[in-house]
Amino acid sequence: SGSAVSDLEVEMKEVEGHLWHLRYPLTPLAGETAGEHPLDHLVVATTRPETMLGDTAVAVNPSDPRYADLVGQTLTLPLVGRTIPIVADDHVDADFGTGCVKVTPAHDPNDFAIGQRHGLPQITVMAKDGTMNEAAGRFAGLDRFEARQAVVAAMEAEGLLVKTEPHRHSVPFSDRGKVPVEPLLSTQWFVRTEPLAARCRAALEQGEPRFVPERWSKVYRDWLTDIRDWCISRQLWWGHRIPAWFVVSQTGGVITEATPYVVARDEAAARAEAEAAYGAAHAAAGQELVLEQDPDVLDTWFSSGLWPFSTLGWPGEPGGSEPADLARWYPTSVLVTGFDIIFFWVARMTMLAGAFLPEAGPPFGDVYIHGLVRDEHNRKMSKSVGNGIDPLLLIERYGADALRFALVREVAGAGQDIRLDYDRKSDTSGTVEAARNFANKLFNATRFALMNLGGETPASLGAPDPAALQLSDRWILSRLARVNAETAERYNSYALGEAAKGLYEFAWNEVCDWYLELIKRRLQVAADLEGVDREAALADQRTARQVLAKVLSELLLMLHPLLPHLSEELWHGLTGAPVASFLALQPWPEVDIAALDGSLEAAFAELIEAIRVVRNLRAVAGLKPAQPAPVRFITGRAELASLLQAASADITALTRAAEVVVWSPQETAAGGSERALAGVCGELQVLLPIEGLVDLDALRSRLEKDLAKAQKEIHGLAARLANPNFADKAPPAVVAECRANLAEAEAQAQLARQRLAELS
RNA sequence: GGGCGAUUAGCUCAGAGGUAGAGCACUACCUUGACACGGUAGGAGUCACUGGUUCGAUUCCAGUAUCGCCCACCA
Repeated sequence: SGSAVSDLEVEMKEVEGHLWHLRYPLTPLAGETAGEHPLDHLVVATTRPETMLGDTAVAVNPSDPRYADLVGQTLTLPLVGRTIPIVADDHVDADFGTGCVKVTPAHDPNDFAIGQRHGLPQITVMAKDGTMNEAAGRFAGLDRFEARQAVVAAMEAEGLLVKTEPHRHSVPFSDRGKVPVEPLLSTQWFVRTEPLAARCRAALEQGEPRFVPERWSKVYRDWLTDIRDWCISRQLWWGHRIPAWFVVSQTGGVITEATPYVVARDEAAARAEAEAAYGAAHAAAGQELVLEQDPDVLDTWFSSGLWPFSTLGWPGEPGGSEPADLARWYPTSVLVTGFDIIFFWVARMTMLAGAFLPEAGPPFGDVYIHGLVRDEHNRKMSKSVGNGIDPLLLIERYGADALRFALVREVAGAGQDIRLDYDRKSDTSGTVEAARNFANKLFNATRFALMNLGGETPASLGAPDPAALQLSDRWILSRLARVNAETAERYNSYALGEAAKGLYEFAWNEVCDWYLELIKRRLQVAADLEGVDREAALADQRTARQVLAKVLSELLLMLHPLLPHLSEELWHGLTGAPVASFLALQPWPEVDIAALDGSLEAAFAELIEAIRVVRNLRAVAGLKPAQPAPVRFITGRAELASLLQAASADITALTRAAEVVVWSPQETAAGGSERALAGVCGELQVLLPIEGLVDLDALRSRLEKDLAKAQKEIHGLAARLANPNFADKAPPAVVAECRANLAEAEAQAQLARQRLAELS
């Protein structure tokens, strides 16, 4: 690549390489001849033999007794002939290999550090294009990997190759170039990071920014701790050019290490600054002052790290006040991003923002870290691997809202990654398809409303009269208020998946499955009704319309962040709002606290359960769906009885009941025995007296299932209650609930046994 | 070498200290005036393993195993 790269852009890969053991002869001491000393050489091991051409020392551990007397002596570097010292350095592990390490300060970070400690020269033997340079002597011009083979061959020819071992080790690869990178000395621009990082760490101590999920703050903090200086220059031709101008006329027209420079906003300012500093000297020498801008560009993450200012304006513009957007919007409330760029982007933004606006705190209050979409092999999707999904294919098949909803719905688990069930062969996804089906469901529910609102809108219908509300109205309004409160809380806490699931279930399982079904008969006012009956029916129709309009319009509002296009469209249809007004700009609907009614919701759940039992009995008995059958409920609980009584019209509509009768156990006994389908649900018995049409075996197995379930429950609850510790230590409410459940299960078991006995 | 996730139905995944949930797939029935991209009913799980805390653990804690990710200068 010919450019500097960041450590973050380097990927360590395990590769099968070799460890070459090379012999470096000791330089004979004065008065000795070669071979006279008992130890006339050292053996070093290396994975990159070509770098030996740049060796300037061999290091041993200072406490290694084998080499203690050799420290300070010298070796003759084979192939090159250079005399290099033997130095003692703690970095060397005496137990690895021979305990001797060749030191190449110009081509290895560790060796660089050793070189610094021992004042070793740095000999660069490789060029930026990966070939060996003139310092490599007879190997100059060879590619680095050719040079590796050539050096090994030359050492072997000289009898200095001791052995070659296979060796698995980590090699740094360039993310961009996909080839091993070479550590190389070069002059670059750096940002001193510690003062910036220290400010960020201090802010984090104060909880700024707040990471969601919280665990990512540790990743952020760790990276900002013991941070290295940041190399920000790149030798690429794209990017922001570094605003530094060299006064090349000071150094013979070329840029050297000694060339002075000025840093400024633009060339004119740079020239003014350079004139002030060097103009007089140039004039005295009769020279023209020549500037040359540094050809390097900034690291892309440096540029990206300036995002808050790129978007909102720059603080401290000369002669200007602070930009209006910056004053209004900085810091922003939330940054939404993936964990893979916490270092690259998030930390860079907080560091740079701290440099330019130290008083204002981090550039965003919250950092919401979402999961990544992974492919079917659990790999992160990336451009370079080429395992991404083209969202347009899924959008074309299922719609943009469906894709969005599916992804949001899957991110419930606190930033957990998403493995999308995407089938590459057919470009299909069950998850996205389910979201599409949901969108379709909403579309059809709204269509149903439009067909039944009589041309009115939520606004023209107004709020329903509380006194006119029916049971199902009060139920759905209570549910609406509760779902509203829950959803608001979920959005606020970034529990987006939970919000999506909650709305999905409310819309489908409650609004569509129950409420819409329950009001169908109320929305249709029979044509033959007259007088007060007609008046009452029309009033009730209006109530149903009012509730339906309110529920649906608020549902669309709550769903809007998740299904923006569809909800906007349906809302316009439902409300008749002009094209220029947007659902997106509507305030969040107020929670109707007065509508909340927990006991009503619980009672309604019992009603739903009763209806399910009836439907189940009908299915078990093999009744045709259209065939009416009488329904008898038997319960000793007065409130349940009155609920069922009050809802008998609803039950009739939803179960194809020929008639609905609610009896107490006494009334039942008085009525004598009747052949019937029977089911039990808690303390409720459900009878379908339809002699002759009964599949007795199916009914029996259904009752046996009920009995088994009740018995299992009795077993568990009784065992728990039998434990004396439970009664003593568990909260009284839990114990009471347990007793109640046991009583109910026993009642259920009893009823089931009784019915089974009657069957035989 | 450190750190972090995950392990729940055939598949993809939620969940919560008090008797296990969704979507898809599966079974049966149903073209009912919103919706077959649908409805009704149903089948399906030793919640990875081992200990601990607790009256009670699938849920909390510790360890183990497997999978995955991040960080780290051992030639």
